[in-house]
This record gives sequence, C-alpha cells and structure tokens, in this order.
Amino acid sequence: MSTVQGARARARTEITAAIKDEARKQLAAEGAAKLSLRAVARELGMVSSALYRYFPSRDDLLTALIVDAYDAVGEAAERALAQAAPADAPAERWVAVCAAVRTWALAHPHEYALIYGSPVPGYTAPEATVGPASRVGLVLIGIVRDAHQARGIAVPRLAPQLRGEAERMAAEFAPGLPPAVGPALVAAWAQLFGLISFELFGQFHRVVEERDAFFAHAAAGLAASVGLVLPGE
Amino acid sequence: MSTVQGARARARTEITAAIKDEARKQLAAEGAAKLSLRAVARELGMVSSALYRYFPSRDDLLTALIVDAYDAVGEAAERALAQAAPADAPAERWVAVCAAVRTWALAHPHEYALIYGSPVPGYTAPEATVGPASRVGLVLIGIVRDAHQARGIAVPRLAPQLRGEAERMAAEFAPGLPPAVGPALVAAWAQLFGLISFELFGQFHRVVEERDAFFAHAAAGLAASVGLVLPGE
DNA sequence: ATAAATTCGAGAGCACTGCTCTTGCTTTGG
DNA sequence: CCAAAGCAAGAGCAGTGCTCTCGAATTTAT
Repeated sequence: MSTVQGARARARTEITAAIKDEARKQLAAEGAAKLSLRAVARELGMVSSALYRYFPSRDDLLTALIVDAYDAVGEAAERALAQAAPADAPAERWVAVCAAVRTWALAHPHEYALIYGSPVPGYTAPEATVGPASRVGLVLIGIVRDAHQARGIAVPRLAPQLRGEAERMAAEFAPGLPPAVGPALVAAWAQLFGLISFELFGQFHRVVEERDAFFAHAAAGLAASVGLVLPGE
Repeated sequence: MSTVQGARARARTEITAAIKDEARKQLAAEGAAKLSLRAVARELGMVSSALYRYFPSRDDLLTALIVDAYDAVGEAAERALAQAAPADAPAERWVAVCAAVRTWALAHPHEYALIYGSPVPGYTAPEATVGPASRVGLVLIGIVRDAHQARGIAVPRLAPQLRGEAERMAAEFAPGLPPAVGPALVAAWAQLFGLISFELFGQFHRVVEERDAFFAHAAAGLAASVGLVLPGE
C-alpha cells in the first residue's frame, strides 16, 4: 500500500534513511559509544532538536541500527547458503554459512559489537529485534533439516534430564528433527558467535595466528556436533 | 617492600581503593556506559578534578576494573577446580569449572560484559589485561593436561592445514599435550564464553528455558570436544 | 629545624552530550 | 480557504570528561 506518497511522507522516509545512514557511518567509524545525535544532525545540516521528529531518543536510533545489523548478517548467511553448490555436503554448507557470518563480522566490527556485544541500551532487547535476530539461526536449522531429510544425520547424544527441554525446542523451531538436535543446534549457534566474538574482541591476540584455518576447523567441529558428517567419513 | 608507608602513601592507596570500590558499585548498578567520574567523586565527597590525581582518565579507571574483573572470574574458576573432589573424573572437573565461570557471570553481569562484551575503551585491550585474562584458560588447560598424564585423553581430530598452528599452540601453552589438543582447547574456550554471553545478553530469551541443565549439557559437550571422556563410556 | 620540592584538593571553566520547550513556518486534508 | 497537523530552528537545562590555576599540606633535602 501507498507506493505513491505525498511530498511530506516521501521526505520523511528519505530523511529517516539519511539519518540512519549517517548514524551507521559514525557507528562504523567510532563505535556505538561515540555515536552522537548532535554530530549526526550537524553532518546532515540540521539542528539536533529536529532529529527528534524522526527518532524519539538516541536509544531508538540505536535500536533501528540493531535491527538493520541483524538483517544484514542474516542476509549474509542466507546468501552464503543460496550460493553454495547444491551438490555440497551439508557440513560444507554449514561451514560456508559460518564463514559468511564471520566475514560479515570482520567487515562490520562495530555493527557486530552492537548486536552480539554487551547490549548497551537497557537490559532486554526491544521486541522489534527478535525477528531479525533469528535469521542466522534459521539458516543453520535449515541446513540440518535438509541433511536429515536427505541423507540422514548422526543424532547427537542427549543428557536424560534435558529430554523435556529438547522436545520443546524441537517442536518449537525444528519440527521433524530428532529432539536431541535441538539443544545441539542451540549450543552450536551460541558457540559460533563465541568464536567470532573472541576473534573480533581481541581475545585471540597472540593465541590464534592462522585465523581463517582455525575458524574453518572449529566450524567443522560445530557441524559435527549437530550431526552433520563430512563426505569422507 | 614498603609494607609500612608514610601517611601520604597510605592515604593514596586507600583512596585509590575507595574510588575503585565506588566505581564498581556504580558499574554493577547501571553498567559501564553510565559509569560517571563525577558521580563517583560526588559519592566519595570530593570534587571531580581531584579524582584525576588517581586515575588519569575514565578509560584508565575502566581498565583497572577490567583487570579486577578478569582476576575475579579467574579466581572463581581456580576455586572451583580446587574444591572439586580429587577423585572426580576430568570431565566432571571441566564442567564444574565452566559452571563456576557461568555462575560468576550471572552474579556480575555488568562486570562480565565489561570484559567479554564489546571492548568499550579503544579497540585493543591494554597490555595490563593480558595476564589476568588468561587465568580461566590456564585452568582449563590444566585439567586436560592432568587427564592426559593420568588416564589419557581421546586425541581430537585435526585438519591437516592446521598442523603447524597446532604445534605452535601446543608448544606455547600446552607443552606435553598432543598438538591436536591446542586448537580444540582454544575453540572450546571461546565457545564456553559464547554460551555464557548468549545467555547473559538475552539471546536465549524464549529459546532456552532450563538453562542450568542446558549449560551443563553443553559444557559436557565441550569437555568431550577436547578429549575428556566421561567415566561411563 | 628550616627551606625547597612535590603532592593534593578545590574551584572555575571549556566543549560536548541527550533532551525539552517554545516559536514561527509549511504542508495537508476537509 | 482555513484550521489542523507536521516540521525546523533556537534557546536552554542538566549532565559529562577533562584542563588549568591556585593555595594548602606534606614530604624531602639541606
């Protein structure tokens, strides 16, 4: 609806986009802590109070950038999956998606820190972020589901006291997969970002040198942990 | 040396400690972003400029808190290892240490975010933080080394192109262990904090419900990934 | 013990921040 | 055509990190 808008509405969407673009530029340059509403307004040739017509507060601007960042990394993951050769083994597609997420993170460190570092505004993420935030996870789930339906997977081990939780997880976002895959997938998902965060936040300084190879190896280990097996095994 | 100090030096160390304590209190209450030098000074009954006699900038105060936080989480890990029953299987001690780190993180979320969230001051961590930052990793290495010398471990798989890197890692901080353990340990170390960060930063919201059991299960998986085997296997 | 050197706390001040409120101007819809 | 709503601008408030200067206190050297 409303592909043709009045002059005012059109200006509003354009200015909103310009504000987000300039804010993203400052975010990439200096980090979230130094993102200043006044500097954004100054760069856009307007006065700071005018900016509040578009974003009610600095945190709301940051939230908009968070949503965009989730969408960007999610799209990177989805593109990596789409570009993978259809004949590739599931484990190879898993590693390709992980590598794409890492590549995006290395290219956009401050945006990555915004979404997977400490949550800077408030303590709980706004509701608008939950959808975009799950895109990477959905891609990973899809790989395992396809593998399970095609050639089958090696069902991970499951602690007995986690049986109920695993069944809930599987029913909720991995229907059709063995329950034990649920916790394994969630753990691998979190662990993937542990690897990326440690590399990006400097914990691998003087610890990991050949980072590409190390990450590929670790990502392959994650694939194995969710039941994906490499061709030669 | 100099256990007895002049009145001035004694006052200096006391005031420095008081500043750090008050700063830690504000950090715990509101987070690093809202830690204010002026508020700390106000609470201590001094004027803000006086505080610069003790810390040359806000970032230096934060760095001091970072070092303390690394020491605190490292000590928590070391205590958990020391308190574990000596007859415990290595995998059980591994899980106990991981659980201790998680418990500390849940009890001190803002301090955890300070060290394992996005690095807020500058981009590379100050040199003074590298020592304390490695304490948790050293504990984990020690468990695997003890297990290897006692009952032996299941040597992890190793990608061929990571051979050289693995030998360097083993020589540098895991002498005596099979090279393949090096990358596996580093990966497990990073993945452990991925699990904790996701839980703490809200990514597990509506995803993981029984968090204690889930974490224990995932930590046992990490133990297995570095070659520690549970007794009943 | 006295003089010099150093350390310290206080205050004023600068440049900056997020945010609010009021004042006119422009676009919109009846 | 005109009232209503949306909008940019400016002034202003409370707060921030940080610098500089100036007396007072303490340490050190003579």
